[in-house]
Amino acid sequence: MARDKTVTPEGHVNLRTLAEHLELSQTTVSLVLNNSPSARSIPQETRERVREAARRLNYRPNYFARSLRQSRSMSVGVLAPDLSEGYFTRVMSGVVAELTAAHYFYFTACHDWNQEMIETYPRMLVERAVDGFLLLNTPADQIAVPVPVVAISAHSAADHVTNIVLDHHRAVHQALTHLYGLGHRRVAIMRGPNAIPDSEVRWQSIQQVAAEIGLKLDRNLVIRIDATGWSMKAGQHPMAPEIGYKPMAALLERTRDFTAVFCFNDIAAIGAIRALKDAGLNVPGDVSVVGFDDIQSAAFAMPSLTTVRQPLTEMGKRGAQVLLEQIANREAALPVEIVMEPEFVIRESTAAAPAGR
Amino acid sequence: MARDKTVTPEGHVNLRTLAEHLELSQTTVSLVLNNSPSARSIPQETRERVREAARRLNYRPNYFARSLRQSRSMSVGVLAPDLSEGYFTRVMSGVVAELTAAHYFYFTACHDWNQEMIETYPRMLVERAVDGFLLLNTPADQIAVPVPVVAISAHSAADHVTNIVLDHHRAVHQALTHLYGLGHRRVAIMRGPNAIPDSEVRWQSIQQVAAEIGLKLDRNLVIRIDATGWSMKAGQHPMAPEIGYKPMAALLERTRDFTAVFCFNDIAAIGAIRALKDAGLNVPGDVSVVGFDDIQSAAFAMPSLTTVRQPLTEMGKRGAQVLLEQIANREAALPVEIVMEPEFVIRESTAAAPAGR
DNA sequence: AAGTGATGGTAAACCGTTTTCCCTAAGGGA
DNA sequence: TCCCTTAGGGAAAACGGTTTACCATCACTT
Repeated sequence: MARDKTVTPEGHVNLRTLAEHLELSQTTVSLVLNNSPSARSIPQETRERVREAARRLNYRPNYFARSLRQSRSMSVGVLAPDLSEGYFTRVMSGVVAELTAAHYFYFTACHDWNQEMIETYPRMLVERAVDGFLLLNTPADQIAVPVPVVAISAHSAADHVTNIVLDHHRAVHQALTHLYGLGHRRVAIMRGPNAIPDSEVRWQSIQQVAAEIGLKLDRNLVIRIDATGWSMKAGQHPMAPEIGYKPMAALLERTRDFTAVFCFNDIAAIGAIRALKDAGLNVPGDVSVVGFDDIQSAAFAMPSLTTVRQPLTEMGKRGAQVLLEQIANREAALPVEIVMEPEFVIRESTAAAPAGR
Repeated sequence: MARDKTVTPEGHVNLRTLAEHLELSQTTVSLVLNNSPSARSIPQETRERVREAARRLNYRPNYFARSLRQSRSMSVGVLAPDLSEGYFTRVMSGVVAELTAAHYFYFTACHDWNQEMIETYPRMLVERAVDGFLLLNTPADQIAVPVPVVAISAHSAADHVTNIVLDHHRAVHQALTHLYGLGHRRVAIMRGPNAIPDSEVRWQSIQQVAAEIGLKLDRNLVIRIDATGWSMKAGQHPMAPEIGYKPMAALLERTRDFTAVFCFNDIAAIGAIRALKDAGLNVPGDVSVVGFDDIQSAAFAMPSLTTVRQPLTEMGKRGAQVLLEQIANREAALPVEIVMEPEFVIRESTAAAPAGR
C-alpha cells in the first residue's frame, strides 16, 4: 500500500505513462485492464491498484492503436438510399438498439440511387475498416467486400449475404382480399420504382395473389412511381408525397374507371390521396386507398391510411443481430434468408366500393 | 525500365510489400503516394512507377495505422435527438454534402433526450477519436470535449462552440403578422417541449413580437407539447403527429374561443389539425393553423400547411463548413453565432378569421 | 581544392496498443 | 539433489503507416 508515486504523469496519459506511474510493465497493465484470461496469475491486489490508477488518471485506450493491433474497428457501415422517415428511420431504430448493446457504432452512407455511389461507398467504408455492412433497401449483388454483409429488403441472391425480407405474398394477400371483400373489382396498382428491390417482388406477388383470389388486373390501371422522381434534387427530399401525386394525377387524366388503388408505400399513398382530392374525388367514398409500410404519419393522414405494416424495426434488429454474429464468428453458417411477417392495419382510407360503379 | 520484379507480393499488400516490390524504401513510396512537399526531389519517372504499382497491386493504406500516426480520424460525431424526418434528415442533407466533399464520414448518435446519453455519447465518440462534433438541436453547454464543436439550433452560450441559429424574431414576426393581417385576434400558441433548445427562444420571440404588433396573448390559449411524449417508446417514432394531437385535444376540451393556432413544428401542426377535425372544426374555415419548419409532408398535408420554412439544409451546410474549418485550423478565431433567415410559406391551412368570432 | 546546392533517395523513430515468448523465485515431489 | 510447476511479471515484437533527420553523389562555383 501507498506504493503510488504522487507524481502524476502530465499531459495525456497513455499505457506507457500509466505503467510507469504504477511501476509495472505495459503488459501487466494491459492484461489487467482487458481482464485477459492469461492474467490469472496476477493477484487481486495488483489488479485493484491498476484499475484504480486507470480510473484516477482517466486513462482511455487509444482507439487507433487498439484497432490497428486487433484489426477490427467495432463499427459497421450502413448503406441506404436516403434518410427517409418512412423506411430508414424505423429500420435504424432496431439496428441501433443491437449495435449499441454490442458497443458498435455505425457510419451512414446514402447513395441516392446513384449507381456510382453504390459501388464507391462500400470501397470507402472498407478502407475505413468497418467490420461489416448493413444494406438497407439496396441491391446486394454488386457489392463485393471482404467483410460480412446483411441485406434488409434486398431480394438478391448474392453469395454470402443474408437477406432479411418481408413475406410479400402474405402482405399483398391481406391487402387485396381486404379490397376484394369490400367489393372492389377495378383496382389500380401503383408500382414502386425500378431501383428499389422490393418493387419487383411486390409486383410479382400482386399478380400471383390477384390470380389466386380471382381479381382481374387491368393493365391500364397499373401505374408506376417515376424512378427519376426519386433522385435527389438540390436540397429537396426524394421521398416526398409528390412521388405518388404525379402518377395518380396522370392516371386520372386517362380514366376514372376504378374504385381502389394499392400504393407502393404510404408516402406515395398520401400523394395519391391528394391527387384524388384535387380531382374532386372523395377518399374513401369514391376511391379506397391502401398504403404500405405504416409510417407514423399514416395514422395522422387525412383520411388516416389503411396500410400493410412492415415490421421494419424488427427487421433492423434481426439484421443487426445476424451481422454481429457473423462478425464475431466469420466461420459460422449463415442463413440465406429470414422472412418476417406483415400486419394489416385498417383505418379510414378504405371503404366499400361505391354501388354505382 | 522493366525494373519491376515480376514477383507480385502475395496476400494483402501493405506499404512494406509494395516498397519491396518496387525496390524502394517505404519512405519514398509513402512520400510519393501522399504527394508530400518534401518529395520534390523525386523524379517524375519514379513517381509514375510508384503510383502505377500501387494501382496495379490495389494498395490501400491502412486506415488505423495512418490515423494513429496523424492522430486524426477524418470523421465527426453527429449528436441528435432522433432520426426524425422533420429536422434531422434535412439538416443532414446539407451536412453530408460538405463532409463528403472533404472526405469525412460521420457517426450518428441519438440521445432520445435521455440526459445520461447526452453526456455518455460524446465521451464514447471522443474515445473513437472523432475530429469534431456537430450538435443538432441539442443543448451544448453540458458537452465538454477536447475537439471543436458546432451546434445547430442549440442557443447555448457554451465556450468555444459556434452556434448556427435561426432568426426567430423574424420567423415569428412573419407568422404572427400573417395571422394578424387575416383578422385573427384570439391566437393559440403551441409551445415546444422544454428539452428542445429552440422552444424557449421561440416563446420569447412570440411574446416580444406579439407585444410589438399589438396582439394580446391569452395565457389560457398557450398550450405545450408534452416533453414525455417525445421520449422513445418501444419501436415507436417519437416525432409522431400525436405530439400535437394531444395538447390540441386538451385545449378543445376547455375552450373553443380561438381562431388560429401557431404550432411549434409541422408534425405537431398536422396532429393539431387532426384534433380540430375530430372535434368537428374546419381548417382553415373555423381555425387557421400555422406550422414551423416546412417539412416535405407540409405541402401534402390536408389541408396543406402554411408554415415558416427553416433553411435547415443551409444550416447543416454552414455548420459542417465551420466545423471542418475549425478542425483544419484549431487556432482560427471562431464565430460565436451565425444567424440564418427564415422564409414564410403560405398554403391552405390559414384563412381570414371567421366573421362571427 | 574546398565549398555549395541540387538530386534522389534511406534509416530509424514514432504513434499506442496487444500479444507472444520469456524470466525468476519459491515450493513441492521424486 | 534435481526437476517441475506456479505465481508474478517483463522485454520485445508485432500492427502499418508517417515523418524527421540524414546520406551519397554529382555538377558547378570560387
